[in-house]
Amino acid sequence: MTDAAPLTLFNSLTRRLEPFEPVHAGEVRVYTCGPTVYNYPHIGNMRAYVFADVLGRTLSFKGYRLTHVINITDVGHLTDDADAGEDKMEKMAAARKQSIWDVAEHYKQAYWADVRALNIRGPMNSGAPSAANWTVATDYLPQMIEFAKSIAEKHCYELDSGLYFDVSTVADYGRLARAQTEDGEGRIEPVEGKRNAADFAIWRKTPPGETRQMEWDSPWGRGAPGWHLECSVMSGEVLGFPFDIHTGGIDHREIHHPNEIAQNQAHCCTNGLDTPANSGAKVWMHNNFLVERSGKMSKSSGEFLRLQLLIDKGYHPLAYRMMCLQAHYRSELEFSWEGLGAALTRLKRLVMGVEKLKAQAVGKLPEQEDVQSVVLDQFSSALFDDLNTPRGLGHLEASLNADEFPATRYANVQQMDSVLGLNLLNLTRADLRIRPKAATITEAEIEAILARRRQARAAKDFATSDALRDELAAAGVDVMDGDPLGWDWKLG
RNA sequence: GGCCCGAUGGCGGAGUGGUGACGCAGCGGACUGCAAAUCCGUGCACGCCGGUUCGAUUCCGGCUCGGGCCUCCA
Repeated sequence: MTDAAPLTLFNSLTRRLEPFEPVHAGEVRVYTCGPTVYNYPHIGNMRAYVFADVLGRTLSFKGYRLTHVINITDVGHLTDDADAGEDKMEKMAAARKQSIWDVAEHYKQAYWADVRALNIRGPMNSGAPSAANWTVATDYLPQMIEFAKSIAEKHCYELDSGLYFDVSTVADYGRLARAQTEDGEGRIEPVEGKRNAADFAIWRKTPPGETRQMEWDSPWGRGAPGWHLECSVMSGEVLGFPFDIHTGGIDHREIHHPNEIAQNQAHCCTNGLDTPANSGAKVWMHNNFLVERSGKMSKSSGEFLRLQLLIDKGYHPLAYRMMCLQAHYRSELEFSWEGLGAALTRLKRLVMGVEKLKAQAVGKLPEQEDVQSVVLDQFSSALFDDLNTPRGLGHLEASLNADEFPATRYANVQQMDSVLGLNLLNLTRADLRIRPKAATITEAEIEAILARRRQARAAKDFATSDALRDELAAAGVDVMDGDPLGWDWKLG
């Protein structure tokens, strides 16, 4: 769409803003570390995918053909250190008394429901949505074993518990994390026999006498892959090394991604694809956390914030997307219900503004192809400046009342929303009225009371009118006479 | 103990070597029987101490406070 302004992205590898140059002209290949489907995602998890979505949409907006892969981790993710921990999937399966495969399916569907609710585009294949690009770890076991075999001799060693990667065999290990070579006073027990504290499992052997629900045969015995392996394998398999951008939460910058890079270096070296400095992806991008007063969101604390909880309280899920968009992806974002309410109000007013503009613009779409829009350029500059969505939002709002033809403004909104993904062209004010789970009164009852109130008002019986309004207020309903909607739910 | 990051108005959150976006809340106005919703307008901030500079919120150093990572985590 707009190719005048250059796209600049922050690369965690160099900790710098860099002009983006695709590996292959005209197209971009992106890999996003997806969820481990052992539990429901909380809204903090989902921030990562809103971020990856905005990145993908920005690349599309820039005119690139996009191939975007998001993985689903259904094996290998441990609750603890490489050797001692339980597999998260196995643990939850035991807790739910279900097969591990059923657990994976259940939480995968839950994750996808959130993805849809947040208007996150699915994986893309050269610009078109492609279900195939949801890569599921257990679909790639043969490839993982092949990958491990390719690096085993030069870069790995075997212990009783599994096959380990020797991080000293690759150049500049941990540069992504800016880790020190000397380990300080760690708080974890080192695994017996590991050559370096940072060495990690490539393959975890099933302990003698045990049987796991998920286990496979390998040259290193029956067992399961280490969880760093899958991302190297799937990204390389689907996108080819080197590809353009690898994204994930900022926590991955310290352990998971450095290990992935080490594997990629070993693999690429072995296969003569690149120099030892090859990291698999040229650009590594990490989104910061959603935090709340009590600190980082935690699943282990039992209760955690799910998107469904927000919806149950009457917040439209896109209000949460709005909340994410209001902050830069590299900044921590403070969650509060007040903040979410603010985002919902902002979204509501924006939707109303677009509805109004749409009415003005309808049937007048042709004549402004040649108009160079200042606001659209400003918007582009903001987004191309390392995805500055907070600034972009401001330009979007300004564009509603810009000194331009309605049809031009409407076309611009369409462009901008293709990047921000708030679904502004289809969303209506009424869509944002979400019935809280705790509501007891029905919509029909509300309408009936409102009808009686209209009669009372027509008769200038304001005592009755106000009493009915109080009745509705007590039932969690706000009456809004001057508003086309007429009423709305109070937020829970 | 080691590494790293942050500190902007009531809240959230951009940005900048020289008038400090934007949103929500607040306040004023329009509308309303009164409210609410909506629309218009508007007040309020750069943690502390030094340094560099004609000039610092922005650059440098120190301090204080807060947070993250070093263990699974978006």
